[in-house]
Amino acid sequence: MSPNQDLNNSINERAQHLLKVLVESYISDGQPMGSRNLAKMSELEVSPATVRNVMADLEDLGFVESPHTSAGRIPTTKGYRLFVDTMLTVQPLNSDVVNRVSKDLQSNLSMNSLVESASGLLSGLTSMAGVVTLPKHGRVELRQIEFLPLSDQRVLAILIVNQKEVQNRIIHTDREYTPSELQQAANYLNELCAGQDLVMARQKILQELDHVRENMNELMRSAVEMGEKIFSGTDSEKPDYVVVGQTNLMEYEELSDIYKLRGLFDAFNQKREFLNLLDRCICADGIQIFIGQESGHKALDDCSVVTSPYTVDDEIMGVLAVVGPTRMSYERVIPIVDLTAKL
Amino acid sequence: MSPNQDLNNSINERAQHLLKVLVESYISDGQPMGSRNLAKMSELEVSPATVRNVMADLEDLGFVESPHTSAGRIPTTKGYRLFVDTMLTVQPLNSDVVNRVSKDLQSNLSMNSLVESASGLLSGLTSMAGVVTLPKHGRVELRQIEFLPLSDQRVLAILIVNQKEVQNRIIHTDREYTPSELQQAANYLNELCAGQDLVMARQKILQELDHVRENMNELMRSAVEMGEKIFSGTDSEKPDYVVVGQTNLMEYEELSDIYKLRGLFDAFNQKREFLNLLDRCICADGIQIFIGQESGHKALDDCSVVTSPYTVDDEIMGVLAVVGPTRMSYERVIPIVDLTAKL
DNA sequence: TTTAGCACTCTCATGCATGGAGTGCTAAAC
DNA sequence: GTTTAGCACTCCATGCATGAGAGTGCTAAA
Repeated sequence: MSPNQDLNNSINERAQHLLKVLVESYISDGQPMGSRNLAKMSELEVSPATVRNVMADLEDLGFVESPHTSAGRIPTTKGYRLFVDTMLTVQPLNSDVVNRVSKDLQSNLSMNSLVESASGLLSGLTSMAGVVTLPKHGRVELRQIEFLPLSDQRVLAILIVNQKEVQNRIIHTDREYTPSELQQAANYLNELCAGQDLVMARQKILQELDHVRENMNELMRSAVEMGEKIFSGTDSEKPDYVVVGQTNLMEYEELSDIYKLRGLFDAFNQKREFLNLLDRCICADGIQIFIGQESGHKALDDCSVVTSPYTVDDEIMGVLAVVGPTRMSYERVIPIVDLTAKL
Repeated sequence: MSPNQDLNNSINERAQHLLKVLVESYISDGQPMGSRNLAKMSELEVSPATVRNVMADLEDLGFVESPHTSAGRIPTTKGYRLFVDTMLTVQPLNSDVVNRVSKDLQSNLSMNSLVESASGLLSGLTSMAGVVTLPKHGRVELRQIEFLPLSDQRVLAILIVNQKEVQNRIIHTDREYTPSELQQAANYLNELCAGQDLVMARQKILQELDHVRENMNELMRSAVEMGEKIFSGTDSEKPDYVVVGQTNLMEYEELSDIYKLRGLFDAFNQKREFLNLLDRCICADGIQIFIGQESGHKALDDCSVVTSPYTVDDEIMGVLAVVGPTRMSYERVIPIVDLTAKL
């Protein structure tokens, strides 16, 4: 019983090794691999016939399949999964790459350009598509609010949120205000709302509007009204993620079907499905990998997605991802995603 | 001599009519057209043989060509050009469309979303790619500059330029400044630079920095230094245009070659070439049409581009364009571009 | 000037034969 | 019991010939 424990459903060491060689070969050239070649490449001293037997077993277990009767084997989703989970030998990163990444990322000041260049890096280094979600504004804390008078009864409102970020809104008022009036209004609103979430702040303002409609002085009323105007447009704009290098995906034969490609690109543009997927990864601890249909989205059936959340100041801010064909070089992609996420 | 004036290099009415029918047919189904069909469709009472003679003439003149010996004729660039210039019967727009466009465009407040939805409209209505350039900041006039203190020796600089627009920059300073210090610095810079072009303002500041290094008080020096920091990053960010509906282009057979498509998409992404083309249109008066190679850019060889500048408050702000295959339905696209530009 | 007729050309789809690559199975060897 | 060699079989890609279809160009007649 001891030597054939592999007959049940686990697979023995030799079979694993063969699967590993098969996957690696298929990743590098995209061709199904026959028993003869595999026997040679594996550096096990076995004959092609033996390999055939092993492959037949692996096929029964669902790790490999053949595109047609006499065309070697290719890994299935399940095969990739096993490969990724148990026999991946992650390549250490070239130090040039590390330097380049850290240099590129450190030179960015604003959040937006940081996300942009991270996405560009992922795409550039992997020759696939790089995706980075913008920081989630789940909890947008208002720190400060300022007004600047413009001409024509317009006032520029400046919101400083979450320590760093700045948002501008231009609002139209019913009359011109002097700088000092605006200063007072700002003080009032700051007192009312500072340190709160934007949504909360808005509610508070609406309350206030109801509450003191009659018995407040005119200036305060103006202030509250302005506040209302400012916050009403709050959650309309959601630029959610940045994709760079979509066109790289056109290079891969398995995606060169124009319809698949179109589906994929449309998915990127519409964002909904894809965002859904990425959202699910934000709570995951480290790198996550979706192979083929595992993602559950049709457009991604022939793709794999490698994702990792990233943090700023120890707080999870968003997710970055690389999208490529299922036969991407996982051992190369994974450390790249990992590194970029850490910086 | 009178009846055969067409023998030289002009073409007579019948030939024009045949060309028109040919182009229209080719636009609608993309198939080369043979003499037999053309004779029937033209509703001229002539035989296929006669049509053949005419086509031979047109081919000599370079208006049509055949893909191969026995495969009907298709229009050349020159043929499209003649068609567009002299025999286009522009379709009046369905009033539903007009309503939709004006409604969609009027509901936008910010410039950015306006551009976005215009681009979306173009793409949606034509089933091709819609492109709209963002307003040119050729002359960026600084109106006002304000500082807000943040924590950690950081200061938020707010530039108000060109009446409406607001730009933020965060700068790091060598020490903390009090609000009133910042106020003074702002006043000083405003006095120095207000009303000037950003580039000019920067030069002025550099001058000032040299000029009064020793004999100015510490606050002024700080102010000038901050100014320098602000303006040094001035022209780095250029979001130049918005493309919507790239993926629509995948539907057209003549572009379905993956390499052409890739070239096209890359051209959109890199923006350089394409922006070049659009820039040339901004001074043109009305609609301009580039057919095939006329654009002078390789990626666009199999495409036509219909462009029109648009104005806001009687000032030319940018260009909008539709990009599609050369056999696009010009009579439909042209009025759509025209209308959108006018609104 | 226009037309009919005919020979010719080119493409495209189809069928057919061939060789290569690879498998599954069986029986023999270890 | 495991591994191996051998063999028949399947599938695919390729090359080649073939015929149909579409369309042209040319010539001679109307």
